[in-house]
Amino acid sequence: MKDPLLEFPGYALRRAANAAGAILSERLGELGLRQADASALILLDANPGLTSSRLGAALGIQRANMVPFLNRLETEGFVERVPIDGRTQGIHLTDQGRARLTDARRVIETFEAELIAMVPREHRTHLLPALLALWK
Amino acid sequence: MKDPLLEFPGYALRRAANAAGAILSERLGELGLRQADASALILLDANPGLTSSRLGAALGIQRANMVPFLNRLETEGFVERVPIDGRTQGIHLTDQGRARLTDARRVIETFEAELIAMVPREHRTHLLPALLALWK
DNA sequence: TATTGTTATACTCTATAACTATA
DNA sequence: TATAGTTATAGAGTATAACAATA
Repeated sequence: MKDPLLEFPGYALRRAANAAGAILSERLGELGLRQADASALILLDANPGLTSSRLGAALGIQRANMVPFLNRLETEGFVERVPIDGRTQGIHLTDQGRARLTDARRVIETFEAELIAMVPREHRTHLLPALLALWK
Repeated sequence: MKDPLLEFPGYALRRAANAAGAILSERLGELGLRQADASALILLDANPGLTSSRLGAALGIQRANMVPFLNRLETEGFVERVPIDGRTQGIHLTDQGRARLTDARRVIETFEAELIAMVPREHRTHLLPALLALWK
């Protein structure tokens, strides 16, 4: 069967992201985490006290969608909100959040290593810079 | 602000795919098409008479989700179902479907050219083979 | 007046289980 | 018995508009 779609980098990008995302989601799911959860934990660990808006901007999640997102992370005990002034709150990891992050890192680092190993050696070092150029 | 996520190809893959997908979706939307619609039209043009199951397998869409998908394409007059035997139908483009495909191709080819142009020259030829290795 | 956080809502995409009619 | 198509449903992700409280 002919597949003219294979010539399109944009199409391959979408399919590759979906395939990789499905694998990572399944593995993080065993930790009770979604991809965005793990990304948030990593970002908050490196930047304690980020506001919801700034965290959302970094993750590509809109303010309005950050509310139920952070509510869930707070309910599960991974983050806490600490008031900065009357309208702004800094988000901080809890001890439980840091513990779960340790597990998540193991999963992610294994996943990323497997992912890059799937790429033929001659293309391997080009993948990350090429992808970053597409959105950064 | 530190962003440790930028070291992860898997994360960059997801963000790049989302960014690129948002642009393409908006442009195809002006033609009344979604990304999967355009992919289906291209695939059906190259392979007339594909069954729903085989088309879905090629597009990475599950059988159950093909039903409302093809119903919509049929309602909009882009495809028709031609019975093969009592339980199987071949999907074919209509004249209207082929006409819309012509417009979609223009949009997609422009988009793909812009996308690849965003990648620094030294990485450019590596992107497609690297992405195909991740899901093909 | 602009910004932060919020509420409500809706649409798309994807996933699963179960049913039917037919091969 | 296996397969093609279908139905129903639920979960995730994402988008917009509008509001209150505060800077």
